[in-house]
Amino acid sequence: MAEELARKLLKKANFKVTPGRSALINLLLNAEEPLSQQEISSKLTGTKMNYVSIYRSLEAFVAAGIVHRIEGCDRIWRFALNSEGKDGHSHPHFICTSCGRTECLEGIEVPKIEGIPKEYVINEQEFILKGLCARCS
Amino acid sequence: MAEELARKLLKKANFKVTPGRSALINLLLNAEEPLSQQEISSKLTGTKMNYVSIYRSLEAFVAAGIVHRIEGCDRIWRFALNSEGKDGHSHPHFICTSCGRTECLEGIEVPKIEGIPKEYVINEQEFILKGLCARCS
DNA sequence: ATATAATTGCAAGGCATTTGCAAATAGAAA
DNA sequence: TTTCTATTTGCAAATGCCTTGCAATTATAT
Repeated sequence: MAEELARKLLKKANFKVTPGRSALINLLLNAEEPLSQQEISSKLTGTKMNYVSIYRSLEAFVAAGIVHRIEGCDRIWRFALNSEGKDGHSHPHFICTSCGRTECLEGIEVPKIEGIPKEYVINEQEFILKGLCARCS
Repeated sequence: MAEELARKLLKKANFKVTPGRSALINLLLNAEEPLSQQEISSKLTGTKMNYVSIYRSLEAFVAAGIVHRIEGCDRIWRFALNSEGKDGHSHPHFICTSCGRTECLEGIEVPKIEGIPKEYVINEQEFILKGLCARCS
C-alpha cells in the first residue's frame, strides 16, 4: 500500500519515518502535478505539519534527490517526487499562463542542445514551456 | 550613438523619453548579461532612478516586448534587452551555480521539442542550463 | 530503558517585488 | 510659448514567499 511505499522511500534516503514526512511523501506520491508549499499545507489532511517544517523537509528531500523543485514565473516553488529511477530533471515542465498550474511532462524528453562551448560544465537543465494547458485552451 | 538608439527604441515602443528610461535602456544595451534590479541600480551612474521606477519601467518594457525577463533559481529576476529582430526568448540561458551569474546564450538555438499533446498551446519556451561557467569551471 | 541525532513548531527576520498616492514631467495641442 | 493631460516618478508602506534561531519533541539505534 501507499503508506508502505512512503516508508520505504524515506528509509532508503536515510530519513526518519515521522507522521509528517510520511504524509508529505504520500501526498506527493498521489499528486498529479508539482505542488507549492501552500497547496501542500492545504492538502495535508489529518497529519498537519507546520509550513516551516514542510519547507525543511522538502529541502532535505531535494538534497537527497528524491524530489525536484521547479521555479515557476510567480516566485513560488513547486515540488514533485522524482519518478523511480529517473533523475527527475529529465522531463520538461509546462506552466499554464491562464490557470497558473505547473505540470511535469513526464513522457516527453528534453531535447539535446547543441553548441555549448566546452568550457561550460552543465549539471542540470530545465525546459519550461508556457502557454495554455488542455483545460484552458 | 548609443543615446540615439535608446531614444529610438523608446519611441518605437510608444514610451516617453525620460532621462531615467534612456539611461536604463542604455545600460541594458551595453550589458553583457541579464541584470537584476540591484545590479541595474548600482550601475546606473549619473541618472539615478528609484528602484520602484526601475521595476515599473522594466515591467512596461517586458510588456512591450523590448525586454525579456529570466527567472533564475534565486528568486531574483534578471532582465535583458531583446536583440533587434529576435523575439528574445529564442535563446537558452545559462546560470552558473558557483558565481550566480546568468548569461544569454545568444548564438545557440533552443532545440525543438517533440511530442507535446496538441491540446496544449505553447506561447513561450525557456531552456535553462545550470552548471559552471567558463570562469568558474 | 537510554542516549542522541534528526525532526518539529513557533516567533521573528530577510528580502525581492508591489501598491497607493501625490508630485513631477514629456510631449501633444492650442 | 503656454496649456493640458496622460505618463512617469519617488516615497512610504505593504505583501508574501521563504529562512533562521532556538528550544522542545521524537524516531531509532544501543
